[in-house]
Amino acid sequence: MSASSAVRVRFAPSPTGYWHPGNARTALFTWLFARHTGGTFVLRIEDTDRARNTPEATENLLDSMRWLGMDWDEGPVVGGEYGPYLQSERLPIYREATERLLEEGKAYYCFATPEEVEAMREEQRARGVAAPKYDGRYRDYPVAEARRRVEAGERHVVRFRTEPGQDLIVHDIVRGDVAFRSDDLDDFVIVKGDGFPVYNWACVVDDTAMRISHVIRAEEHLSNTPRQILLYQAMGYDLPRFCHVPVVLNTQRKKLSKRDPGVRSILSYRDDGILPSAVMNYLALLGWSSGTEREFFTRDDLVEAFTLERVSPSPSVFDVRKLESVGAEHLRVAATDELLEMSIPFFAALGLCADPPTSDQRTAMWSAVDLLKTRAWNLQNLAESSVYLLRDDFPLDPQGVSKRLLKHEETPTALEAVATALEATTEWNLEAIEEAFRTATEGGGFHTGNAIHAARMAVTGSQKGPGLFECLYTVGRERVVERLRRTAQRIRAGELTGE
RNA sequence: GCCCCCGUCGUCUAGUGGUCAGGACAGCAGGUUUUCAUCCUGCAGGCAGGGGUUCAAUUCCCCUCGGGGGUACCA
Repeated sequence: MSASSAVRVRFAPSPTGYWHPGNARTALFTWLFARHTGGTFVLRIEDTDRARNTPEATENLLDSMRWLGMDWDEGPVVGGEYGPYLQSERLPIYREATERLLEEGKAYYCFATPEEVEAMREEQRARGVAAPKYDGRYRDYPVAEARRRVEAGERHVVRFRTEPGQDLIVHDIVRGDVAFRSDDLDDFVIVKGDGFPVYNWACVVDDTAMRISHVIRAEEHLSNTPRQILLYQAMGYDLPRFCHVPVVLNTQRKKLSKRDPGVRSILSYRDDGILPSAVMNYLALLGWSSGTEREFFTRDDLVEAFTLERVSPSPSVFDVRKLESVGAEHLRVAATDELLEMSIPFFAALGLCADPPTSDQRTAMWSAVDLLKTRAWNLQNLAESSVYLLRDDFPLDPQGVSKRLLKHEETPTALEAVATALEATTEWNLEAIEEAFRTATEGGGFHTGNAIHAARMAVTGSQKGPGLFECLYTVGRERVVERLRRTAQRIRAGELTGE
């Protein structure tokens, strides 16, 4: 593959607010395409909107991408030979390109104020003009005079001279050819009054300078593309391939936005303890399918299977329930060792272990994770349901107390019989536990089902959970026996109250 | 208003000029289980509407409707 045909793609976010699933999905498709093709993934920060950009937003973005495992080959932090990767640091590059357009008469200075332009449009609307546009009042303004005013420090913008009568075709990978006419465009601004380039201009200059081969971005930019094509042509640049991927919608079928009350940041999913591989898997399913019935993909699977040709053109709705389902699936199949490391912050936050945990705590947490990972949908939830595995003072479900511990008179005796039997087994494994348990209840004339429920309450405090014998096995003989006897005592002493 | 994109179960999607329109999530009903979850089985649910083209349209074309985006000195 020659240098000119090498795949180089970029993700070019503007750092405003936090990073939400819609942004992440577009980044993901771009990243997957780069990794699938063995190309280069560039991260470029489009911070030309000085009023809205914040440094926190950039940090949030970088953290989010790192957490999801989308690594970038060039960009902030890592650098690269086509930097700088912050548009605010590339002003001289835009200035030079703008100067060229100005010299060639393809762009011109305009001194109309924003208010003046708005009034112009307003006036056209009042006259019933179908498509109000900038009227080109500085189009033929004497160049020397314009230069003089600019040099005198007068506030101005630079506008592109749009020639009418041109057909502008966007060859789009997911949408095919999309046709626009230059007649529908006006002489749009390319450099703002503050000297910063507008998105359409910075983007064209940078994508060319950075040798971007495929411009992959959200569909909302499709309508901007004809303007960009005009700019590419004016500069004599080669066109990249374009690929406009569908946007992600909320349940009201509106575009996901940072102002959307129902939308959460990517990092909030991390804070819930959903696995990053699950979030990536779910996001990939929004607007892409493998063409098979397969829906479970690891990160590597996705890299292997992803192609732009299988990206759908239609927008999709973000469905939290499916995310949770995918999250649970990834948790179920994950290796316990791996999960343990990710779980520690969640255990620590609940006060269930020290940070860093002791060696005993690690052992206990490993067992807890191994026991509970098939029934949790995130690590937060997993940690919350493992209190009884890590501490002896766990809460008792009051309803369970009434229903499982206080209802039958024989319960304390049955618990003691079970305790004695379990204490005496030679082996401590599932089979031995179950056998000892059943022998003790059946032999003692106790109702086995009731005893099982009572033992669960005594040992875990809950009516729910994994199979009882698994719970007993994981909690450990000594603690099981202690809990059974203590609960029996407390029942007799009338210390327990249900609801 | 004008320009552009999109339209298969509630949601994510597969799909073809002739298919019983397939799967997943969610829902519902059973089963398994000592409980909950998992798991298994089953049920319900869709080609937005109207015109064409065609022997035959969910599929191709047009219109309407609906949704989205652009029309900024936001990106």
